[in-house]
Amino acid sequence: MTGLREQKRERTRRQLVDAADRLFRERGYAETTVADIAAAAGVSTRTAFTYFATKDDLLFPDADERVRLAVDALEQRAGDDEPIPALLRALQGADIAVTDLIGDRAALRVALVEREPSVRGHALRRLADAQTAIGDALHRAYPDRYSPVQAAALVGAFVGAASAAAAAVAREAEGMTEAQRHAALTAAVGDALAPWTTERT
Amino acid sequence: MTGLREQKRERTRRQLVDAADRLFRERGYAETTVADIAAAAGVSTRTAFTYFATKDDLLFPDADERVRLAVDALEQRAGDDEPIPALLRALQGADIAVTDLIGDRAALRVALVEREPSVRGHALRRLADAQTAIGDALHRAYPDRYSPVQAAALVGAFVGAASAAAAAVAREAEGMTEAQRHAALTAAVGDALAPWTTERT
DNA sequence: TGCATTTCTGCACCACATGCAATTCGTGCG
DNA sequence: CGCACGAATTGCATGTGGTGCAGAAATGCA
Repeated sequence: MTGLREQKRERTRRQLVDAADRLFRERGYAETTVADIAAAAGVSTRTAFTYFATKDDLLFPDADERVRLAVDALEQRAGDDEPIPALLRALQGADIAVTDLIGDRAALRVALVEREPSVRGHALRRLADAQTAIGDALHRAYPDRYSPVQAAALVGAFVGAASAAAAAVAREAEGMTEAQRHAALTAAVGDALAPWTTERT
Repeated sequence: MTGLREQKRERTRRQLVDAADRLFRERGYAETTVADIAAAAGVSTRTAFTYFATKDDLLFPDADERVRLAVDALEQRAGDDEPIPALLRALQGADIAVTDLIGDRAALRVALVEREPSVRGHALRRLADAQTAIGDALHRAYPDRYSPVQAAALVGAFVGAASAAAAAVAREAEGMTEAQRHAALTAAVGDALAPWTTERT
């Protein structure tokens, strides 16, 4: 029962995101005003702000969805698995912000996260929020193994290692294919987390 | 040879920070304008912006200094020590942003980091910058033991664990003394990093 | 078609932030 | 001591992000 209203809403939302994406590429982020984006999407400036609360939000249209997926995945794994692999799998589905290296949109995001302070702050905020959400989920999934503080610390270590590695990989891997990047990232994270899963060589 | 000019500059800088601190407490962050702070410090609004580029900066007047100290400490330790304890000591001197739990100013900062999105982004940005700076320093200090990616991942894990633990401790430890908080924080971080330093129990 | 409700829009408004030119103020020199 | 140079301060204009509000338009429903 998708009403006309709902369809239209989804349509203008996409138009806004697409217009923002295009204009950011053409003119740069700082040089593009929200009014420009709204005009390009055929909508008033005021309306653009009802769809996306801030200019930065136009760059992260679907982040909440991803975190929710990761938390769900982690909670389903629950007890029938070791926590670290479960985390790995959960986070693979939730590569937000710095960790997100796939697709064209992501490339633009990564570039802007480095250049624009406001976007950088926005992305880091999302990452931190995701981190605490996943930490809580981990504690709920393995209540007797991890206290809230321990869970938070473990997820913090994991996310910290992952995003640091992702940033380093992104910096040094200009011409790589998507698959190669993913492999390098996974290898680096696995390497950093080796002490948790295996014996030190 | 501290000229009158230098003295005055340092004095108004302090007045700005103090006025901001006081007004933020009295009226709240969002309700205080930079113009208010400037007026309270006896200076024009325009001048306030030459001392601090953004409103958020008024809350973190000395962060750069701390990072520099931590990097220096890490580089001096260089080869004559194990990296993890060196990191621990270096980071103890550089408890920025979320990790910073000591003193009145810090309490205000922690509260605002949780409440105000803009401040939150600002603090996280500083933390991330510090993280990469320390990662680079670690790689330079132990070149054959850690590649740039490995160093970044290790520091990322460390900082991630530390700030996650700090946030959890701050959340749950309302009536603790400063010493108790420090102990709880150190214990949590040590616990999270145990796999790197000792055998798993 | 006609009514109720949601959505869009224009308008006024405020605060953050920056650039520029005029002015004031500290500093060093003759 | 006074003067000239450079640095800091200031006011002013401007642009942009973001919000509240009230009326107009579009949509769902009978």
